[in-house]
Amino acid sequence: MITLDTIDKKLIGYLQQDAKKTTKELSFLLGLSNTAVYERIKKLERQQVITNYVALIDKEKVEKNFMVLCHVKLNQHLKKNILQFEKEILKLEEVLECYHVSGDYDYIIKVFVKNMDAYRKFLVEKLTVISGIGSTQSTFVINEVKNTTHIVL
Amino acid sequence: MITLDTIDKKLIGYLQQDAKKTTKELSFLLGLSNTAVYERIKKLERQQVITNYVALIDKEKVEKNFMVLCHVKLNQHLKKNILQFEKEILKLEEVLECYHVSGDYDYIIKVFVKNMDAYRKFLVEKLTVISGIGSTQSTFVINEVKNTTHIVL
DNA sequence: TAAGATAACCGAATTTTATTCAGATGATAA
DNA sequence: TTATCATCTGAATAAAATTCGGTTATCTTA
Repeated sequence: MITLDTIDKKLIGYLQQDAKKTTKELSFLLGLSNTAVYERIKKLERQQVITNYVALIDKEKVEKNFMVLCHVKLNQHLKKNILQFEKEILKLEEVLECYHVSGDYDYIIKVFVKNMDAYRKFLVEKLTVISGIGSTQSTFVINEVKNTTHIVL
Repeated sequence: MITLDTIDKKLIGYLQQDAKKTTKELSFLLGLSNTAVYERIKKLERQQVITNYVALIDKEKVEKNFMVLCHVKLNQHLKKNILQFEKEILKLEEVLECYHVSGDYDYIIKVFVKNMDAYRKFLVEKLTVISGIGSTQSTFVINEVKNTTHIVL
C-alpha cells in the first residue's frame, strides 16, 4: 500500500505542472534538501506513482486540432468482438483515448486529425473496417474549454 | 508559419514519449550533434510547438481512478450562461477536460474522482450548482482501453 | 551566377544539474 | 532500552545542459 504525505502530494503537484523543475527549485519550494527531494522523486518513480514524463505539444501548431468524440456500438457483445475491437483501436494513432463505457454505446473514443476530410477518411478506412462494429456516432468538438493532465491530490 | 522537417517530427515524437531523454541520447537517435538537437528543442519551445513538460501519474495509485464523462446541457444558450459555465468549469479540479460540442448536448466534461460517492458529491455540490445548467447525463467508464498524450506527426 | 545573409551545424569549454556518498536524526517496534 | 528503518543533511562526484567560436549549407537577390 502506498501512502503519500503532504510533501509527496505537493511534489507530485509541481511535477505534474512542470516536469523540468530542478531538484534545487523543488527543494526550495518544499523546504527540504536537494537529496531529500531527489530520493522522494525516485521513490515515487519506483512505486510507479509517477509513470512517465512527457512533452506536450500544441495541436494547432502541428495541425491535428480537429477533435471528434466518437461513440461506438458493437454488433454483439461477444468476447471475440470486444477483444478484436480493443486490439485494433490500440493500433490507430489517430485515437488518443478509448473508454469502455456504460450507457447506450459501448465505447467512446477521442480522435485527433487534421480536418473533416481526414476524419472521413479515418472513419471509412480505419474505424468502420474493424470487424464487429455495429454503429458509430460522431460528436464534433467546437471548442476545447479545458484540457489538463494535472490531477489534484 | 511553422514548418517541421522529418527530424523535428521524430524529435517531437521522442519527447512526447519520454521528456527525460537526454540530448546525448537524442543526438544518437537522430544522427545529429548535441548542439544541433539542443537548438532544435529550444526552437520548438520558443515556437510553442512544445508547450510544456509534465509528469504523468497512475490514477489508481492515487485513488482518482473513478472516471465519468458527463454530458451537460445549458438552460438557454445565452452568452452569459456560456461564459459563466466555462469560467466555473475551469475552477473545478475534478474536471480535467471540457469540450464544447455539437449534438444533443452542449458540453462533455471528463471527471476524475475517487469513487461513486465522491462523484455524487461533485455532482450535487459543485457541478449542478453552476447557474445556467439545464441537465446532465453521466456516462461511467468501465475500463480505460487506451490513454495516450502522444500525437503522431 | 556570385555575394551576402541566414539558418543549421559541429566540437570543445563551461555551467548547472543529477546522482552518489558518509553520516546524522527521528520514529517504530521488539 | 536498543536495534532497525526511513528520512534527512551537506559535501563530493558524475553527468547533463548550455554557451561559445567557428564552419557548412541553404536561400535570396543583385
